[in-house]
Amino acid sequence: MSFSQLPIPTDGLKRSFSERQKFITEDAPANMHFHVVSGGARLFKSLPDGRRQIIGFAHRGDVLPAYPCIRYPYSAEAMRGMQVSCVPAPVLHHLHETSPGACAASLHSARQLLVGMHARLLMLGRQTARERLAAFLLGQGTRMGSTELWPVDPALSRADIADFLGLTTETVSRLLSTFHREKLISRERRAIHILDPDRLRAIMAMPE
Amino acid sequence: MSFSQLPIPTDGLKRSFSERQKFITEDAPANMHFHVVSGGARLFKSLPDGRRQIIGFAHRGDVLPAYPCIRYPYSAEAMRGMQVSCVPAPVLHHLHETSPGACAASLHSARQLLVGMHARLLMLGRQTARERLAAFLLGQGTRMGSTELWPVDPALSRADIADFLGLTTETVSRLLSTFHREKLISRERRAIHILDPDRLRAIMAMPE
DNA sequence: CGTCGGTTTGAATGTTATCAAACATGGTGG
DNA sequence: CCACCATGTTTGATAACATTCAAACCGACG
Repeated sequence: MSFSQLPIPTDGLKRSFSERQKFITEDAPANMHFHVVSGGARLFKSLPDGRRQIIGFAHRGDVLPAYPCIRYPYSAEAMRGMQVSCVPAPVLHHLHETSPGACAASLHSARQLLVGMHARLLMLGRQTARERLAAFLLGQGTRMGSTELWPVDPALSRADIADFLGLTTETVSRLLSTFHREKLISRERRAIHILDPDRLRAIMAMPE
Repeated sequence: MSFSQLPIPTDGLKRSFSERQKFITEDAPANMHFHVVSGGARLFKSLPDGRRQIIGFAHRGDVLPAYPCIRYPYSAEAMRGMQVSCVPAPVLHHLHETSPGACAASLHSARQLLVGMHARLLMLGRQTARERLAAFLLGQGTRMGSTELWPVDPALSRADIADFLGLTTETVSRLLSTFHREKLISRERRAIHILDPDRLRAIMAMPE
């Protein structure tokens, strides 16, 4: 879920947000890119009746692009204390025009994101709750270039996981209990530890 | 669902595909971009047990990028007779390096696609079958910059619509019948005509 | 110690999938 | 031209999965 990582001059206006503070509102005029200096954010879209879908998470180093639209296509909210450096749209635009490397880097990361989106379309459209959660846990627990297993970020609430996977918190909670009973994971308060990645991988795409 | 539209020299190797012919296979080594000259294609991902999710459709002028991966992230199949011009990955890469405009154009369309993907995540994750189909029909029936209503492309089978929306053909068929009964659409063989776009728009995001 | 937000668990409901059959449609060859 | 077949679509009955509603539980914090 990593967003574009650019060699942007970190000299833009710095701003800080507190936990749960919303700093991008869907459909608001988009004229600023945000470069995450510290902390993390959840990006999401909502429907008029409150249903919410998390589009992705942004971490340190990621850039939340203003996109080629007049308005932001999603909302963003700090998951904890957070610092960003603001890059006005024209600045990044100018950087892209003058430095071919910068434009290529942006293109690369945009395409990287697209590939991830494809996988998520398949997940949301065609996989069962059980498969989605298994895939999510593995995605969170394994970092590229390391066989080590990390616990899932405790800053993620059940509601976050549910809104990311297109499920309800109850379903997520039930499935976590099932996984626990099957000794696939262990839980200590919010943090989740993966115990049996191989069996999780098997669940991920198998018709049970 | 429009893919990147680039001013690419159309002098690459031309290839023709017949209806249903598969010309990109997921996970196959990716070294070629395809520029659609005529016809159309469906792009999709599949699970080992045959479940399929359509990622998007490509029409005349679109470019199916090889992406920044070693392997294609999806499969592609001609929806009818089709002609493409093949652009080797290094050629486009070189074009991006030498012409900043080309790189910017690719970036722009990649981001455009991303914005579309966000909307589809929300749809697949959080909307009901009824809402998805209404949104799909409107998306197909209205072209930007025109109030005119087009019939839905008859080349799209019920299975295509279902695989795009993350539903089954039976559910799609049932809903189309319902919409027909409600006088929202009319059907003549495969083609679907929109009769009441306003009411469809209301269905799109309203909790019934 | 009591309250509050978040999590877990339970029972009932509902939406969509699955299975199965009838029904169109389009193409082919007699 | 029509009968026939293959393929795709519609409709129905049933079942499965996930949601909804509701209550108990737990931990953090004042």
